[in-house]
Amino acid sequence: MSRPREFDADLALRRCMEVFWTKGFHATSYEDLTRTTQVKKQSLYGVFKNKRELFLKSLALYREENLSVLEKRMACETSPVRRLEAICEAALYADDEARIRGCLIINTSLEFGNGDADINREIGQMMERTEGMIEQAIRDGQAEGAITSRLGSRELALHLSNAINGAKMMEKSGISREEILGVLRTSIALIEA
Amino acid sequence: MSRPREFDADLALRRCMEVFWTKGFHATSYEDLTRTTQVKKQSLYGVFKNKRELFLKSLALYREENLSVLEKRMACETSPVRRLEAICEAALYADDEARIRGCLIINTSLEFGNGDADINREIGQMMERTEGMIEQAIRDGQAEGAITSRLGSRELALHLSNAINGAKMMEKSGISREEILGVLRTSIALIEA
DNA sequence: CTCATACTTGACCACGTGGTCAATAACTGA
DNA sequence: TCAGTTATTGACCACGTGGTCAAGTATGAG
Repeated sequence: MSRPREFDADLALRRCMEVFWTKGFHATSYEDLTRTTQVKKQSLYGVFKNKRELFLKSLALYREENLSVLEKRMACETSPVRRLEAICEAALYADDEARIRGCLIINTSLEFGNGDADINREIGQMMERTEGMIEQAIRDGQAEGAITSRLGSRELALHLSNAINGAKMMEKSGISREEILGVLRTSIALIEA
Repeated sequence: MSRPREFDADLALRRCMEVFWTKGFHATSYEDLTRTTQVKKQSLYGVFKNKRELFLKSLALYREENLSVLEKRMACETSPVRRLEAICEAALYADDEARIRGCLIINTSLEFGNGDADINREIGQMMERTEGMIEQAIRDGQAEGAITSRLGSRELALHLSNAINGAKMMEKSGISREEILGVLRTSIALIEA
């Protein structure tokens, strides 16, 4: 019926996501996107209406991939405290290039403030779901007495989630992974019973 | 000897700082700066070489003002734990407009990553000095038994400083001040003896 | 008063931006 | 084969950017 698309839209989206991740939304130009995807502007345009839509799709892709990695990592661990440690370890990237990029969600949250409703929704989803996972692990830990019951599971979850956000920030400033992980381990150690 | 300057350079710098604070470095244009300062581009240029230098000066101004406020607030408090609380309260802005702007240092750190040496130095100074203040309060607290000695003062200081950074991030996303302060109070409660 | 000096002003510039357009090419159902 | 549909391509556009320039102007030292 019509001429078939010559490029893989999913792959192109992934490449775009990586550029946004590295440079941020405003700083990436169409030139950047066309260069790394090898897809001309108008073709990209045909699939994703404009830069903003492309970015929103990138955010969603990042979120889903990140959360699925997180879920897998947690499923491997049996003890609640180990699960919390696994979340912290998964939150921080291992290779240096990724570490300097930091977390796309955090970067975006800072870049946009709370001005953009669609962006906010995307970020909120990511936060809520990770907070939920943390809270579940904490509840389990409290049930078996490994984690303090002096404070409620939600408060403790917010405390840890906040610490992770701080760590994701620090990640970008070139501090070593071990140093940052040490801070997070302290934050975990403080909530153990 | 020569024609005197017609505008107040310090005041202009303060206004520029506020624009950078609100919009970030890249997003503020010369047009923004000339509009809010009422000083023409070339005149601003005469005092501060270019946008970048102006930004560095703005960062330094922000840092000094922030730290001096922090020091004053701490001096009012006698108990170490209260001093920690004061730091947390001072870290979060009270009026809504400032809250949405967040912290200029954090914003800058995220915007630049660790690419720019001068920027890094500026940020590092701010971080180190606040960390130092926190660590001192913690040492005092440990000495009088109000704060746990299970962990070292430096580790605890990093934990709290990291939590404050996370809070400064959250601040921008429109969450209520009380809610964020609650998280920080948890982080303090966890290190009490 | 004169003149060197530094400030002021608005016009100007090359460049990169996100986005648009029209011509062309490839494919398929009829 | 051919007509209809969609993808591709590169030229194009108006605009905003950081930065520069040259002409004019207020000041105070000599």
